[in-house]
Amino acid sequence: MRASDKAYAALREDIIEWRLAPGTVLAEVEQSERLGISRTPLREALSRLTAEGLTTTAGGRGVVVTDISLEDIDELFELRETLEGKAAALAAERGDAATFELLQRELLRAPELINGADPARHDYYSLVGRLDTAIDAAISNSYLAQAMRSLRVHLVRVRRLAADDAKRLTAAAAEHAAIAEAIAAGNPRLAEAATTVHLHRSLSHVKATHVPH
Amino acid sequence: MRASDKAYAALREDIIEWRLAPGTVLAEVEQSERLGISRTPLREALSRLTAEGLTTTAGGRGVVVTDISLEDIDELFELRETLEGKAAALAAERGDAATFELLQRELLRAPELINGADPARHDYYSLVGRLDTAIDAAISNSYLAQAMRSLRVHLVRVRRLAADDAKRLTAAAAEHAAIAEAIAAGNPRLAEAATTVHLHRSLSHVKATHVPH
DNA sequence: CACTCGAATTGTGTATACACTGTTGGGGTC
DNA sequence: GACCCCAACAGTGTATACACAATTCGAGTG
Repeated sequence: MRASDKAYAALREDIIEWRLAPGTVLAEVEQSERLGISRTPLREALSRLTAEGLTTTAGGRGVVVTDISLEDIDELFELRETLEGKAAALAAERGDAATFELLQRELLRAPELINGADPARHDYYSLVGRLDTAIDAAISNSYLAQAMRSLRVHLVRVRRLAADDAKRLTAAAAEHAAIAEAIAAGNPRLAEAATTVHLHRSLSHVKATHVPH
Repeated sequence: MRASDKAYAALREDIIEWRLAPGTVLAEVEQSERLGISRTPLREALSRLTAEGLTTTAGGRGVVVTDISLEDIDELFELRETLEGKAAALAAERGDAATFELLQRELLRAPELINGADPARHDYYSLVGRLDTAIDAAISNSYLAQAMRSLRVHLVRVRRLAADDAKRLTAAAAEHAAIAEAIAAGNPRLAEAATTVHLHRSLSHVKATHVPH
């Protein structure tokens, strides 16, 4: 693994997990020493982060971690609704029914993972991730998939702002199952509607349980 | 101006204008010598181009100029319809009517620029660019605006594939005027519909007059 | 005591040297 | 004659040194 990849992954994790707060200046020498690499690969990593929008160049005074405010959340979900709604509709048109039927059945059993004696939330998150991946593959549109990938980076940051309690996760699982069902049924409009519903509930939850860092 | 900015702008121009054909390998030493700079800023420029999708890293064998095929055109317009349709609708909701009324009037006079004795096509293109800019500003959603900007880079490449004859440009100006009118009227659904119509006609024209490079 | 000018320091931008990996060409062997 | 192995090379990945710009701290003066 290249040193620049390592630095990129480490910094990205630190930003997404809010270990590096918005506004933090990432000085090149400081970070390169912290990560045990030279400035050259670090600069490439910072360049990639800036391209993704996780950092911005502060005019000669290094790069700073981008802030995410409440207005940003509204904007993010506005774009998300547009992209994921379209993606769900396309998946319903082009996707393989069996794949999404299987995902639906698994999602309907998800409450066991969330509310069980030993909450296996990681399994639940990976299940939702598989739904995203399945949709990405079904739409067969690399540009749309790319746009959604770049959007999800910011969404993960936002998600960390909210308390993902068991109650909300259980409801979200049902909403995801509804999306999978609509895609499996080959119903584009229903799939888009189910996605809209899910995103609006998700946004409401984030705003309701928002905890400032 | 930094050397990396210069290299980025130069390479980007070369790719968009098809002076660097898809599949061309951009060797670091070769390009750095051609542009008269060192490898370090060139690498940053290549990094930015790759992030934009104009180039891809070919696994240790340098970066190559991304190909744009006919399927890519369909995918691009699919995403474009989604994003610009939403943007037009949002602009109709949030935009300033006077701004778009002015643009509409100018667009209705655009045939003079296109068909005049001394075709001032540059003025026409800048007028369309002003419409894009006005929509970007009206939506007040930086994430959506960013997604559209990254998309337009690829669209300019595609546009170079088509012959933009005076007939098509005249029709396109009327379609743009219809979009501006709908936004000025504050009618989101009409604005989205007008955008959809324009994009479909534009796609048909590109595919009909497509000339392989 | 406050304000201004200057120097030092910190930090980015660039160049270059070195290391390592992947590839390609040639020679040898089966 | 074909295939395999080794060596040379081309090219990327990384480190470091140097140049320049900006900011900040301190000292001197009004």
